[in-house]
Amino acid sequence: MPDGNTRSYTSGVTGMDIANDISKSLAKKSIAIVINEKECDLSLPIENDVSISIITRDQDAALELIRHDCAHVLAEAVQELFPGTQVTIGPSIENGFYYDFYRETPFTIEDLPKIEKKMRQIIERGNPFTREVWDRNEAIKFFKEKGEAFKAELIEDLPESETITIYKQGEWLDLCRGPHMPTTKQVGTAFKLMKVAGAYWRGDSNREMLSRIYGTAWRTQEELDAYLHQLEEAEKRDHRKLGREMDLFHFDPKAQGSCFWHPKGFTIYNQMETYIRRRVNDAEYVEVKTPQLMDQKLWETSGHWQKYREDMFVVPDVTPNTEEGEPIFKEEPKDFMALKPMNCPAHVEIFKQGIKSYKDLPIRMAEFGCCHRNEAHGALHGLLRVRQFTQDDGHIFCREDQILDEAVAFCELTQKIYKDLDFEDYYLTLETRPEERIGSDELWDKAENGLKQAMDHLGLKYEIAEGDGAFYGPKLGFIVKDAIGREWGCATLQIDFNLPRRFEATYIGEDGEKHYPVMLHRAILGTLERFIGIMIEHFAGKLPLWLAPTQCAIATITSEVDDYAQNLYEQLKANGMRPILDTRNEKISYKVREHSTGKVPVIFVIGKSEAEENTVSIRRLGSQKTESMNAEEAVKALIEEAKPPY
RNA sequence: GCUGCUGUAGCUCAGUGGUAGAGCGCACCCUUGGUAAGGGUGAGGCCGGGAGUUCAAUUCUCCCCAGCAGCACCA
Repeated sequence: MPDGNTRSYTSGVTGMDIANDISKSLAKKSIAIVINEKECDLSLPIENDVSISIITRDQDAALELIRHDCAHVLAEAVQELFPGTQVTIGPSIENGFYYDFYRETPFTIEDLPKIEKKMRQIIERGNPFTREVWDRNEAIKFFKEKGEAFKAELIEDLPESETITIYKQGEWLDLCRGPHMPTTKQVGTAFKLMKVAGAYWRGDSNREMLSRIYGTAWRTQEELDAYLHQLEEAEKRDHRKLGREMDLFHFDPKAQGSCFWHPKGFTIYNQMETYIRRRVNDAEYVEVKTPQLMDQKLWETSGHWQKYREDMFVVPDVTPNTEEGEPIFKEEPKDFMALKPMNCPAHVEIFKQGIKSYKDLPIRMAEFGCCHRNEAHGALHGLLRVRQFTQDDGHIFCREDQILDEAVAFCELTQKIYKDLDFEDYYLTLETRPEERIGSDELWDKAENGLKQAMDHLGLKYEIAEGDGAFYGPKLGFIVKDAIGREWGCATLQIDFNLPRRFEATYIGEDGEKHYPVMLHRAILGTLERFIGIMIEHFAGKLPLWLAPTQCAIATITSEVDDYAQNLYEQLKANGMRPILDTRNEKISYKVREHSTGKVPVIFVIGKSEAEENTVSIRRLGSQKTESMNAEEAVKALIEEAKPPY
C-alpha cells in the first residue's frame, strides 16, 4: 500500500475487492489501480505480491482515464448514430481527448450536440468496461468482417508479442490497451465536444483524411467551466486580435503570410532589434548584411536546392517579356535565383573571403537576416508563421575544441535575454538527425554529442525529438507556448560540420594545414516576427514600458491647460520617449478609457490644479489608483523607468 | 498542401429570393467636462471573385480566392 503497510489477500483478488475491503466509500470513488507502477483495471486479478495504490476519481491521475473513457463513449455514440462510420484511434490529450473516424462525409459542428446527447445517454446507462484478451488473427478477422479496416490494420502492425486486448462497454467494443474505469458512469457529465477537424490516418499526409472530433473532459463541472473560461481569456490575448486592436500590424491577401508593420508595431520591432543588437555586440559578435537573392549555384552547393527547394521562392534569372498578350517568359527559363530561406550560405561566403587562421576563431557573425520561405498555405498563422521574416541570426565559425564553450555561451546569452524580456515559460528540445540529411553519420554523432554536452554542462533539462533536426545538423530548440497552448520554436542552436565542407571553407591550423571550421547556426529570438507575436500574447498587449509603442499619454481635462501639457510632452519627447498629447475635446473619462484599452502603460492626467501646482496626476495601466507627483520628478522618473534593460 | 467552417461598412456582428441594418470608430455641431464610453447630425457597402438556376441572387448551386480551426510541414 502507498502508506507502507502490507495487506494479504488470496491470489486472484482484484483492485475493487481490495478497495471494498478497505472501505465502502473508497470503493465507490475508485476508478483504477496502479500495480507495480503500472495503471490497471480495478477488475484485474492480482496473482502475486505487488505494490499497489488505488486511483480515485478525485485525483489528478483520474483525468487521463476520464478522457480516455470519454473518447470510447464518443466512438460508441458516433457508431450508434452514424452506422458505417469506421473507428480508428481516440487518445486522451492535454485538456481533453479526440477520436478519429473514417466516414464518407466528415462530421460538422452541427453534428456535435446530437453526438453529445447520445454520449450522455451512454454514460447514464453505466455499462461496465470489460477487458478481454483476443487471439491476434481472430481479432484481425473480426474487425475485417466488421468492415473496420483501420482497426484491422492497427492490429496487423502490432508486434507479434503484443497481447491483443479488447474493451467492451455493453455491446460496443474497441481494440484498446486500457486501462479503463469500472463503468461508463464514472466519465461523469463534465465534458463537452469542442470542434471537428481533419487529421491524416497515422499522421501521414499520403494516407486517408479522417474526421477528428475533439472534446474536453474534467472531473467536475467547476473544472470544465474554469477551462472554458480560460480558453475565452486566451482568445483575448491572441496577437492577431491585439495587433488589430492596438494598430500594430496587418496582413493582406496581396502579400499572404507577410506582415505590414504599422508605425506602432514597427516601434516594438525596432526596439527589439536595437536591444538584440546591443546584447549580441556585447557578446563579441560582428554584424553583417547579405544579399536577398542569390544564385541557384550557391543553393546547390549548400544543399538547399536538393533538400529545401519546395520551401523556397525561386525566381527565373531572365528578363520578363512586357508585350501584351505574350507569355511572361518567351522561353523556358534555364537559370534561377532564389530568395534566401536562410542566411548561412551567405555567411560562409563572407567567412571565405581572405585566409583565416586558427587564431581568428571563433568568428561570431550576426545578421538581422530577412528570409523568405514558401510555407504551405495552411501553415500560415499571424506573426507566428509567416513567409517573410527576419531572423536574429548568427553563425559561429569555430574549432572543434571550442564547440562546448560556444554552445554554453549561447545558452547563457539566451537565458539572459529571455530573462530581460520577462520570458520564463519555455522548454528545451534536442532534435536529432532527420532521414533527409547531408553529411556522414560520424559527423552527426559528433554534432549531437556536442549539443548534449553543452546542455548537460549547464544542467538544462531537455526533451529529445528524434529525427527532427535540420538537414545539415542537429538542433537545440527553445520552445514556447502561445496564448492558446500552441507551441512554437524560438531560439535555436544547430551544430553543423557539413556546410563548411560543401563550401570548401577552411582555416589554417596551428599545424599549418587547412582545416574545416565547425559552424554553429544560432538565433535567440528565432525571428523578430514570431517573438513579438508571442510577446504580445505573453503580456496580453501590456508591453513593458521600454517596448510599448506609446509610453505615456498626456491627457488634458480642459483646454486651459494645453500649454502646460504641451510642455510636458516636449520634455518627454526630448528625452527619447514616445509620449502622445491628447488635448481633444473629450471628457477625461473618455480619454482614460481609450488609452487604457489602447494599452498605454502610463497616463498623465492634467487639469487646472496640476497646472497651478506644477504636478501631474499619474494613472498606470491596470490600476484604478492615481498618484499625484511634482511634474519634473514625474518626468525624470518615467524617463528612468523607460530605459531598456541594457 | 489536405479536411471542415467562414467571408455583409474601418472594426465587431445582425439580416433577406425583390440590390441592406446595428453598435463602435470616423466627420461636423453643441458641450471645457476630474480618472474606463456626454449629446446631436452626417458620411460610409459591387453583401470576397466568377459562373449557373431564376422574371429577379447578397441570399440557392458549382468553381476559384482568402481567412479561421485542426492535420501535415516548420523559425
